[in-house]
Amino acid sequence: MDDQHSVTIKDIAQRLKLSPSTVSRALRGGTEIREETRRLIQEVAREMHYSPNPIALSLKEKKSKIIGVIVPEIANNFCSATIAGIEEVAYSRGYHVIIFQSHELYEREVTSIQLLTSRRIDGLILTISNETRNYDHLQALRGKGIPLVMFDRVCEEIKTHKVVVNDYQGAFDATCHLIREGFTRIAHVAIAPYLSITQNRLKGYEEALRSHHLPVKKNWIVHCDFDAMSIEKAVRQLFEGSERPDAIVASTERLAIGCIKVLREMKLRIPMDVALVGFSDNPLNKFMAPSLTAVQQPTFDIGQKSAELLIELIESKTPPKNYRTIEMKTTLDIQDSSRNLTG
Amino acid sequence: MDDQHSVTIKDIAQRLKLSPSTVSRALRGGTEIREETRRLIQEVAREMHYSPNPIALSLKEKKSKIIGVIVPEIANNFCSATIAGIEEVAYSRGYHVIIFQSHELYEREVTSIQLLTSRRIDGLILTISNETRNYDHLQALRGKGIPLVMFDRVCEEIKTHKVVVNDYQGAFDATCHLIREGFTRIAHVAIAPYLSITQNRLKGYEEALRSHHLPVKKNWIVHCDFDAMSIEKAVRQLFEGSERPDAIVASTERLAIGCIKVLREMKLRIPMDVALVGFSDNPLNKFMAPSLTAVQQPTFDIGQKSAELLIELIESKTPPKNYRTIEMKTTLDIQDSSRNLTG
DNA sequence: CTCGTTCCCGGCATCGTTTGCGTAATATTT
DNA sequence: AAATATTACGCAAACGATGCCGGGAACGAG
Repeated sequence: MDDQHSVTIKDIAQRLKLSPSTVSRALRGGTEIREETRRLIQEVAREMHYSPNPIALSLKEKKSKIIGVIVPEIANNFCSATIAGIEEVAYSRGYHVIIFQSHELYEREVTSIQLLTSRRIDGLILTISNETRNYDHLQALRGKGIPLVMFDRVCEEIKTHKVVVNDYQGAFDATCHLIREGFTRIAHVAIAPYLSITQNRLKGYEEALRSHHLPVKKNWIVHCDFDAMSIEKAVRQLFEGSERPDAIVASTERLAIGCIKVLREMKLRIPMDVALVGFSDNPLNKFMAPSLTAVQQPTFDIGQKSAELLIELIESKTPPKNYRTIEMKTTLDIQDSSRNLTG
Repeated sequence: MDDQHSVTIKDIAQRLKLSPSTVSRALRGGTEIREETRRLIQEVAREMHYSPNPIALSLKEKKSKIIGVIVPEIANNFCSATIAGIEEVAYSRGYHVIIFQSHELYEREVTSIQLLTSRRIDGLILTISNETRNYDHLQALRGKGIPLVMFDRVCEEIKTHKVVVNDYQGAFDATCHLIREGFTRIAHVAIAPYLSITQNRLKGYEEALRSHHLPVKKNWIVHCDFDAMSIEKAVRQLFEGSERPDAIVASTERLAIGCIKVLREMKLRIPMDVALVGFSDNPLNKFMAPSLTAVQQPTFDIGQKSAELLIELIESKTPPKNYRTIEMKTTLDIQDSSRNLTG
């Protein structure tokens, strides 16, 4: 119905019988302009509901003012909370955010990055997929000079700013807590072994055992993917041996939920038969049956910090001397799933 | 470090000593070109890793290939699942998605729309905030000819495609279920009274009572915002009268969770003292204490359908004869929170 | 040999905005 | 009053890509 034609700088110029350049200067705060003319132009601009065309700006400035974010799944509490943090900072600094989901697939991660770069985004924030072992696509990004910030699942090979939590300490604390509660046969269910967070959490778990003179048993450490089948297989495997664990440290929220599901099916009660600690910030944790003890991460802050670092990279003229890795603190939220009720 | 200079059509032209127009024709499949030249150009383009600049395209075509989405909170299961559906369809059709959060604030909704339109998005998908009672900002959007699709919380006043669920039936089914379980004093906790979903769910609740010859008591119907204070006040209010409800139908997931929280504080057991049914698709429902009976909505499908409708609007030359309202089916997932254990 | 046709390709304008440069008009200096 | 300095604006190019138009070359027909 309507013209669909938004008012441009030329429309203003024409109406005032001025040149587009003059209008531009009046609006952009340039100096070579009479104060009277400027006010006139500004007034007319407001009256005509002028708003600058960001696409034209992008073309000229070679800046899209858009940052990309790649996460495994948006419908995941950790991811969406992080994104909320990213968005807050981004919007306050005039950036918009385009989100991609890798669905934990390496292929999707690669194609997402291709799409994102072809979109001429100014920078990228990502946490790699569960499958990702090759970082050529990220290296290519760095090669093209596109600012990058990694969070959560990061990797040594890529030199850039990173935002992580103290995964080691989180797992260490969780395991120590279980030990203090009196559990001694503590298993660990983790995701892909080559991921940074997996390794760090595993180290924390192992170190906690060692520091309490408990043995680290290889068959009490299992890795799995995120599908139900894989989790079920991994958990059942833990209880196949002669010596069954009496507690589990689950490396992520979805794994913790998966454990609950499988343990229920196996008619094992939590925490009476098996205690459980997860990594999770879900506000529903305390309403679960049993309420879930979890290592909590400052998700919103992680997102905020990531966005701040990225925008800093984008807007600095020169590449930074050295890249930083921000490590945030986790807290252990103790609920019922890890209590020793027999004591 | 690098040039940051992505290869353009001119670079190819220069290297081949051809004109940009020829290169463009070769790449865009125009006809006025020799097949030999085309292959040569395509080969060189591939070799030089050429990818068209979408910003330049946008400027010329007046299409950004970006659609905006406004939801109350991304860190909300319903919203993020819907967004997942939107993204799937959008990306498969070559669109990118920019997300805004209204945080249930009318002001934020208005400014988000301003930002979005100044971004020259091709269309918008939104569900209004809990506060929104004035639709001028949406009307303005329609006035500008920007395609719009509403979902979940829609409104009569705006003529456009809409995607909703059968809120009436969902609430009706939920209430009937409670009645069948033997509950007779059923209360309803809802969000803002002027929202479409509130009204429809309320009607379903009331009609279920009436059809079973149960009285509709006004003081068993409470409305509240999403903050903890407001929910607590509303729920406590229900139990102040002489006749206390024995069941609650909560109009949204967050309200259901809020009810659980307050009921716990009040030392009321679910479902023994008060039964509860919510509207929720959270996969954690069945792991909660008690597991939560809920009206489930096909969130992913809602997102998909919304995106399909929007893209249809965007890509059709002429405005449609009539706008459609797609109504999807809800299903009642019966868990423990609504079971009558005394029977 | 000339004219017309067809085939390929280049020139130019365009999208909306910014910016360096040129310049006319005004202001300042001597 | 003349020379210079300053002001305030217009012109044109550029960002990357597209598409209309026009033109040169090759060719066939008369």
